[in-house]
Amino acid sequence: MSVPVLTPALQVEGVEEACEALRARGLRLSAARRLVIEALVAAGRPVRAEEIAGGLGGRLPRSDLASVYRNLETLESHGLVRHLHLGHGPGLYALAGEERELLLCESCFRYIAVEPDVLDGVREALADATGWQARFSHFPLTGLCPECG
Amino acid sequence: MSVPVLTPALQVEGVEEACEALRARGLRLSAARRLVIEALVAAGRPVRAEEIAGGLGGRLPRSDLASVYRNLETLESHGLVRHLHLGHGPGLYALAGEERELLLCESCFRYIAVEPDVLDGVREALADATGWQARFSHFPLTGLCPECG
DNA sequence: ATACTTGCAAATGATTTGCCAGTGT
DNA sequence: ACACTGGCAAATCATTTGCAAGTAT
Repeated sequence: MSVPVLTPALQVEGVEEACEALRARGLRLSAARRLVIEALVAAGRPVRAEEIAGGLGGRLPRSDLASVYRNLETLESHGLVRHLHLGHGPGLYALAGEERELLLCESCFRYIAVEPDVLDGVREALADATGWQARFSHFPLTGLCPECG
Repeated sequence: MSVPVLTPALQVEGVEEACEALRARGLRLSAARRLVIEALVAAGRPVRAEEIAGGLGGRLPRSDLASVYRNLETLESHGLVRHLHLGHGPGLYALAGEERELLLCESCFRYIAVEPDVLDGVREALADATGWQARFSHFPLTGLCPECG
């Protein structure tokens, strides 16, 4: 049981860069592992492990689901991948990169991602009231969006 | 797929009061249903469905897990029960009552519950910055607690 | 009487594990 | 070579569903 959220994230943008970072950490670059990275880059949004194994619905070769999970875990433990949760439903995976804060509406279930500085005031108010440091990039901040409020 | 979080919660404290509220809503009071209520009251904290079915480890008679889930869903849809999530792991159920805001530490995985007014400043800052209304009684606010920060 | 519930079995969805053959370095 | 990784099957965990038999009102 790891604490992937707290793993320092790398700033990874493309396939080659990610593969490079991977080898730099002494990890092997297998075909299946490269496919996971390609899928995350191609998707451009957080995706389920099953979508990766399914080759993003035909865009990429399909691969074994168990291996996908294992590779996601490996990549995550090395800071190359992160995963997050949007309410109920399966975990979602993305290449590590700039971590934006997530806001999930518990009425319409849509979510938005904002730059961290947007929530500076929130973080400050929370720290003043409770001493906690808020982080909304793994588990989103939940509430009602302006339309549903 | 319901949106239980938004169901107006009743203020239910004890077994008899809950049974009363249940009948007032035209629901039948079966033995299995009463056991669910008794388990929630006896536990005094959010519990997993399996704990209820297991009779809280011997304190109460055990019952069928599928029925427990069905009854929790029924009770929740009538505002008598609510469920929440504390990070990864199974959903937790509690009698509806005063809803306190939950703060989960993503490092040590402990959580605290605070009175809603403690977070008034946080809510205000969030509304100012994004127009969202924060709610942390179903999905907790996540971050680092003072010890882990 | 009859619509609602139960209990058991089986299905589902997400994720993990065991194992042995295959492969990256 | 040799440790690491892949693929496949099977296990696990949380939850849901089908259905015949039982029960609350």
